[in-house]
Amino acid sequence: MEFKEAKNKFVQTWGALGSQWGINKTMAQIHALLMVSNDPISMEDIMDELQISRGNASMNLRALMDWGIVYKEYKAGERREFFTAEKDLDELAVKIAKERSKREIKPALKILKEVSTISVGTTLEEVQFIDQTTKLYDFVLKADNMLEKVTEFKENWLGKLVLKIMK
Amino acid sequence: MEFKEAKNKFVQTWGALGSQWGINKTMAQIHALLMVSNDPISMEDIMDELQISRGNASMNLRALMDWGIVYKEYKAGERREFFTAEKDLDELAVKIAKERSKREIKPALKILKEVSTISVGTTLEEVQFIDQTTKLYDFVLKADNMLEKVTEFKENWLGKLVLKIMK
DNA sequence: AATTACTTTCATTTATTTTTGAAAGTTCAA
DNA sequence: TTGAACTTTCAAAAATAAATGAAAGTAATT
Repeated sequence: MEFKEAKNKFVQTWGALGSQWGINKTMAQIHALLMVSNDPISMEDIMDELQISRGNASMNLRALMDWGIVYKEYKAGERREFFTAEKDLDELAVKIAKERSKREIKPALKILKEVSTISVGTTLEEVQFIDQTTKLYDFVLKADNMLEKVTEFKENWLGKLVLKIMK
Repeated sequence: MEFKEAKNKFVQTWGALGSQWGINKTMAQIHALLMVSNDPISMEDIMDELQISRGNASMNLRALMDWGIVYKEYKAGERREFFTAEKDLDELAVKIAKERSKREIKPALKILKEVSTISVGTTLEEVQFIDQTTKLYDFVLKADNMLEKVTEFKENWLGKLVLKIMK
């Protein structure tokens, strides 16, 4: 396998993976492309390499920047904007974890709390509902707290965590 | 908020959450419905409660069983099939983690290994590619191993893990 | 203040995913 | 072996999500 082929395979795979994760294909592909490029890339080049339209590139770059995992860069004497990806993997994981917690876990917790604290009668069905949603709330809350703790390690948290768990 | 409303809210929310996670809405809703029901439910009742077609119910129940988080049950003297969800949350999390590892992480690792071990020239671009994909491979491998370790704790792994990390 | 070099927006189109429902399949009982 | 009770399959339809591209926007340059 030669370089160009490998790069393409990587970008394609990352894109396919993204869609399994609720992130759209193009967004994941752009990210992949930036991840393996040493230099900042212009929008034109991204469009070119991924064969996508200007609008598509613009919107997905914006989304990646909203996630805080891609940055704009300006080059002296260039009017165009260039883009780079967060390449530090610990940092990347922390940002993704935080964003997902904010967007998905926190709202879910809110609903779980709401529905698990209603006052109900004594039918088996109702009691079971409260019981199960309460357990779910506790579980998700614990998981979210853990995520927060983990991201506080700041540096090489994954490595440290693996060590802790192994022991 | 009364019981029926709460139950509905829970099912809807879980469904919406599912779609952010690459699981389809109906699948997540069926799972939610089964999660908070003490008794096994027939396909007819699921169709009824979620207002979905027979085909849809059948296919998504099958998918949930493939994930190993919903089971078929037979009632004596009943020809119909009934369904229940895995209600133990530790068990549920372990099953989901294992399935996702198998479906997503393992294939990604395979590709990462492939592309990170090609032999290339010495251009900065090529060296950077190998470097970054190798790091990615190591990171994902470590994360996957951690997931495996965690699921080996068997019981109340999340609780134990939280304790370990807090210290 | 007009032109050039770019980026963003968004209505429309295109592609993808999900759902439907009827036909085919299965299983049991008479 | 026929029919009743149920489940699965799958082609077509519907719903949803993503991509396009041209017009509008922005900002630097002449």
